[in-house]
Amino acid sequence: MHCSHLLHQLQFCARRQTPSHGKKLHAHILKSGLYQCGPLPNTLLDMYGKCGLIKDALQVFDEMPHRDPVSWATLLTAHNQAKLPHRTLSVFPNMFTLDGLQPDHFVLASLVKACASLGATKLGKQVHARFIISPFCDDDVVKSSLVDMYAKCGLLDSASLVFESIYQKSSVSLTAMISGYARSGLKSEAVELLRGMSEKNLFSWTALISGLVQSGHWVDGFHLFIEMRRKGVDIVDPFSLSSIVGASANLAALELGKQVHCLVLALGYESSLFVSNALVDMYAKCSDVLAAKRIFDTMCQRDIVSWTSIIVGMAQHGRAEEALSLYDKMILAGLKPNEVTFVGLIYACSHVGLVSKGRYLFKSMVEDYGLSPSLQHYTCLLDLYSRSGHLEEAENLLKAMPFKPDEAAWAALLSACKRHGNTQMGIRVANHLLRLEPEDPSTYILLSNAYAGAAMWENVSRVRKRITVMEFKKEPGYSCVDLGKESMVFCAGESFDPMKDEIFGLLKELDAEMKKRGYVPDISSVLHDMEQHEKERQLFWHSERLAVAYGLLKAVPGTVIRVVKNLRVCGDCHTVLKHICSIVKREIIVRDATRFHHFKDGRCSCCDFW
DNA sequence: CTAGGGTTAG
Repeated sequence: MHCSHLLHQLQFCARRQTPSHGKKLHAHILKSGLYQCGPLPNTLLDMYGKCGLIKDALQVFDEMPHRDPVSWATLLTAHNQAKLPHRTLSVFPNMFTLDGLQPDHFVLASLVKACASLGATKLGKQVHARFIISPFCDDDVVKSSLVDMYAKCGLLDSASLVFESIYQKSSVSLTAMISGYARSGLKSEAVELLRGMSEKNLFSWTALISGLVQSGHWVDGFHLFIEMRRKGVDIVDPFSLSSIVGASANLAALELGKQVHCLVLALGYESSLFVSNALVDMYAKCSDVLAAKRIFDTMCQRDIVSWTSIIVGMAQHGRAEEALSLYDKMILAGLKPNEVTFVGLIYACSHVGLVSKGRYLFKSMVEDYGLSPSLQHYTCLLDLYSRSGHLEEAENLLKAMPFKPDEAAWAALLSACKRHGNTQMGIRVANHLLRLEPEDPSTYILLSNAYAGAAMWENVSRVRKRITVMEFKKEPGYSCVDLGKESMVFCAGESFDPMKDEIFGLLKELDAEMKKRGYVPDISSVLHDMEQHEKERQLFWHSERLAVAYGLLKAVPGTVIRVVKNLRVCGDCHTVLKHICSIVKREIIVRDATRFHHFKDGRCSCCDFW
């Protein structure tokens, strides 16, 4: 075989990622003595790198007779490709110490890319400085990678400065800049750049859509996705689809999510790991956790994200046993859990009060898997101790943990003190909390109730003064009920809805039946200072009740009522919904700001902890 | 012969 023919064969293997054929070629090259032939060693190195065989790549590199800057660039790219950016940066200095070579623009671009994926701002700036004083300082490819690096590090000003210096703005540099703007939430800047592109491609559209979705502009992401479809852009890879599935998950819009799922099937991407992982998460977040499980079960390959998604989904829906048994299956399948998996697991334990299991998992995370717990892990564990009445252990953990506990952590303990009747600790915790100058109005309700319980009236009035200020800051509550073809949003308070009278009538009727069953309104969560009956009136018009009533009036009989609320469900509404589900014999699912509530047969999946 | 941009879980 000829040298140039072998070269083409190797390049083909690299593109197709078929290392088995590549290895045969390698053997052939060694046998035929063509190893010294021009670019063959570098191409061989590149083939192993592109096929993800970093060890073989390193071996070829070490045994190379002559190494030139191309060899080094190829080796560094191989490390980037293998997701070892740290190694890229640590191997680089050997280029002069071993071979006395200076980096060229190919090497510089690889270094910048490594800095970008590590978020290494300081090193990135050093590489930038090297680039400026190098003979390649006009190279647009390196500049594109610098734009991307600065954008990923959150330094948008630096990114756009480099971007402006690019003479011929290629679609790659434009895409890097669009992605940077979109991810930082600079919507109009990102959209304008795309609009100005003469040849928009799938990459640039995807950069914009996924960036908007990542920065929380889910509806805008959808509009642009629809526009991209209308423009007839061929969706030849799964990237934009996984983003848009994620957008439906965050919008908690089940019907929309189902439509996106249909599109995924129509375009033939159901076997893409990224897409099916996103679908599992979407169904769980859209309150249909059984559909999430069905997707999970039918996946032909599963990675740690798939397992974690379903574990977290089960945990959020109060299905702790299923979450924990899925974890056992995951370990049997040979997967290694990560930080996110443990958040889901400890969260699952706190739902059902599995204290020793939670404590064991926390320990196992550190000792068996070498992971370091974050504030979130401590908060979950704290929540578990508090809810289950292990107040001393909770307070000790709060003091001993290596993070400064935040408002939510203290508030969780305070509400547990109230629930378990520990007034003394309650006061201690309340004093800590008050010094933090809380931001959340519901924290003040907790504080006020704690001080009132201990008859500390001076403190009560101090807290109530702050509440008056808070009232203006409080985000208005709203709930959305999903009826399949339509959905309806309700705000708290008396509405001007055309169905108002019917909704009022139904709620009044249900109220009478509930009172017969022993329901007494719990007004302790009403912020405003007013008379008892006025407070009860306020509760009566909470948005989740209006949404549920509307659902009962309009939804197909026997179907599940699905409601999404922006704030947390208050204690009284929680009691009311438990009554309603058993009176009307319907399942009601409410997704609130923190978790899911499945109301069925007079009970809730959250076990009344939320 | 070698380099740059877009996807999933808390």
